[in-house]
Amino acid sequence: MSQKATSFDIAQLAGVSQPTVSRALRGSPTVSEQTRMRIEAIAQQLNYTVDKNASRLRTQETKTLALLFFEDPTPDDSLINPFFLSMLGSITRTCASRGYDLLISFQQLSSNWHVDFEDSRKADGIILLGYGDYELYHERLEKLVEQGTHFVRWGFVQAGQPGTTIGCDNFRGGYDAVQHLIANGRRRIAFIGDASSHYPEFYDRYRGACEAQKSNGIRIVAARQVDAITTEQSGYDAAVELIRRKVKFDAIFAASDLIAIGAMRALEENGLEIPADVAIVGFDDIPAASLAHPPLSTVQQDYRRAGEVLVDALLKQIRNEKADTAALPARLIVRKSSV
Amino acid sequence: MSQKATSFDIAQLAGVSQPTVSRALRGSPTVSEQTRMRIEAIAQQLNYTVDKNASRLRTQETKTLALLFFEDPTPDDSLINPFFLSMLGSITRTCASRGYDLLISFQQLSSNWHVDFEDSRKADGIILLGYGDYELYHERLEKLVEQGTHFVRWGFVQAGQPGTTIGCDNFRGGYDAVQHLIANGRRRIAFIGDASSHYPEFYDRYRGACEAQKSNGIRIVAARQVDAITTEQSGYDAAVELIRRKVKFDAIFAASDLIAIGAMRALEENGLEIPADVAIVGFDDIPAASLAHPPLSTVQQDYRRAGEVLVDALLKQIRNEKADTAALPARLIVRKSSV
DNA sequence: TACGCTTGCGCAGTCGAATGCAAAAGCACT
DNA sequence: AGTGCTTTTGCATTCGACTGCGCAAGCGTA
Repeated sequence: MSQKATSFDIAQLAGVSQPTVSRALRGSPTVSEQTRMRIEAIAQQLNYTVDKNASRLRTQETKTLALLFFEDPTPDDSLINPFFLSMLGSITRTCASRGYDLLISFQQLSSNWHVDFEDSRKADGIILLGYGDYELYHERLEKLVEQGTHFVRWGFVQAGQPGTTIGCDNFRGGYDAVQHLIANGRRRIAFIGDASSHYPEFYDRYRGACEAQKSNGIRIVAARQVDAITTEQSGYDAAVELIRRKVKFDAIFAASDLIAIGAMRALEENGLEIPADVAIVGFDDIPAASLAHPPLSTVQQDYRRAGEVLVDALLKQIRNEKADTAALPARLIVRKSSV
Repeated sequence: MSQKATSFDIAQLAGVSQPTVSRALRGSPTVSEQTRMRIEAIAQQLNYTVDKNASRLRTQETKTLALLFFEDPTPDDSLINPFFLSMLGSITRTCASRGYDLLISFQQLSSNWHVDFEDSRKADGIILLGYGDYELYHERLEKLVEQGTHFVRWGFVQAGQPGTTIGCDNFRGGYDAVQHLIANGRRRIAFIGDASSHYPEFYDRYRGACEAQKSNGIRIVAARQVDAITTEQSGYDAAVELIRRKVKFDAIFAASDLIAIGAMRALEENGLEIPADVAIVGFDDIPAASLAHPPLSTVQQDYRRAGEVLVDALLKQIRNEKADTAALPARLIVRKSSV
């Protein structure tokens, strides 16, 4: 094929005008069945495909969404949170089934992504994914809203956020996890994960955990909470710290599975048995959770549903309908690490 | 902002013509420094960004690559091979650093992806990723070559392939893994993973494994090889089968980490200790490998480098330079499961 | 035969940026 | 003042598909 076929070529061969070709191929009812068939046959024979750039220029629609990952602490590519990778799969599939293409990009919080996609008409809307210091880009979100950019965000759900946010019910997840530990006889429950509002998702999980304890008449002991970011190493370090403090604990609720897995390693190295000495529950249900030793109980975020909801909320916005912020339910998965 | 600014708006404000604006913003030397500065200031003030679709239509260049995943056995989105997810990260980053956007898409082998991206000018080239039944799409690859589509493939490397393929040195990886087992005193080495040519990568690993045994004077016992596809369950099943056969073995070389992890679970359930009774080595070095219990020795594929090489090879093709098929070295990572 | 109505199609112009070519402006030198 | 050269700018056109509007042909009805 020396040269890509255009609608003009087809028009000429079919003995009609170029606009008729365009209409025929997009199924306009103003073209007779007969002509359409003729045109379609020729198009197929020439291996014709619509030039998307011309089409997009004219229609001002790209039928493409952009997915932006924000990475928090390290620029090391080994550390993409597995949970987000799972979401990626779901988002990709949903896009495909809705007839949209997906552009993906990893962003540093510093770069000016807010300009780069919808403004330049590479995409009709943007999906923002990533844990991270919310404050840092709060301002950017407001700018996006102001500019009328279509976007949805995965993250913690709270009233008064700019734009549409989809998240999971972190509070309830934390509550359920700890309730489960209590139901299994644990009373001294440690929490590993940032309890400040720096990581709002973690904070909600922590609040849920506290609430469960309170409603069971258990007093919260500050020393049983250790900060950690969502890496295995950080979880390990935090558990070591917990042990060093010599505060008694018979269970750990970790703010993420990666943290939990790191903590398990620390426990083991210190001769503590799971779940006999210490029960442990994580959060996310990443693939490695069920492979851990013992298999890790966790709170499952339904990434499959999440991807669908995100994409559909964004498409709603693009159609200029109102898309609501929503929290998806989280589900406790009990495995051997906690019973 | 009610309406997106165009180069005409800027031209008017700057008192120049539209083409001058276009030239100025792309740094053409034919525009005087003075005018350029004036234009740039106005552009910035209007939040102007180039309309990519117009630009692409005119230049016939998209500055975008498409990444197509092929999924082999199941359409279940939980089963994206973690190794490919790692590669995804690397590819994304490399694209970004080369100034290209990345479109991603999951494909069924049946769909007519060979038309959908470069032909419709959504992308300048295509990256194909995925294990899978090679025969099924061999024909398609030839068609791509014939049509002059720019593409690179990740997979097994062999002379006479259509197009450019980047892969890892599976044979050498298999060889090294088994050599390591032998060096640690193992003589009865089982292989789990397809040993037919259905999965060419696995087959190469198997051939490497056999070669290592032969060169140490160890006879290959057919009963010590069990087929498996690359899922944890399949690895589990295969190990159960191996045990059922009552053939003696003191080591397992698994064709992938997922298989290895499944096998470890089976060994454990049957009271076999790792590595005391059975040493085990996997392939890929997925994140879960180091989290396994005990940590899994494996052959690491350098996904980071792989992503770069893939992208750069593709860009070479796009520049109409010749891009060579290449095999990247694999590296043995020794952890506790084998020593 | 004349009128109106529907159906099918073409004309001409549009989307926004990029580019070959020519013209204008600036300068130097005779 | 006239010639030749370089630098800077504008004109006209192009990329390929989409669309508002109008025209012509076909049909039925009076």
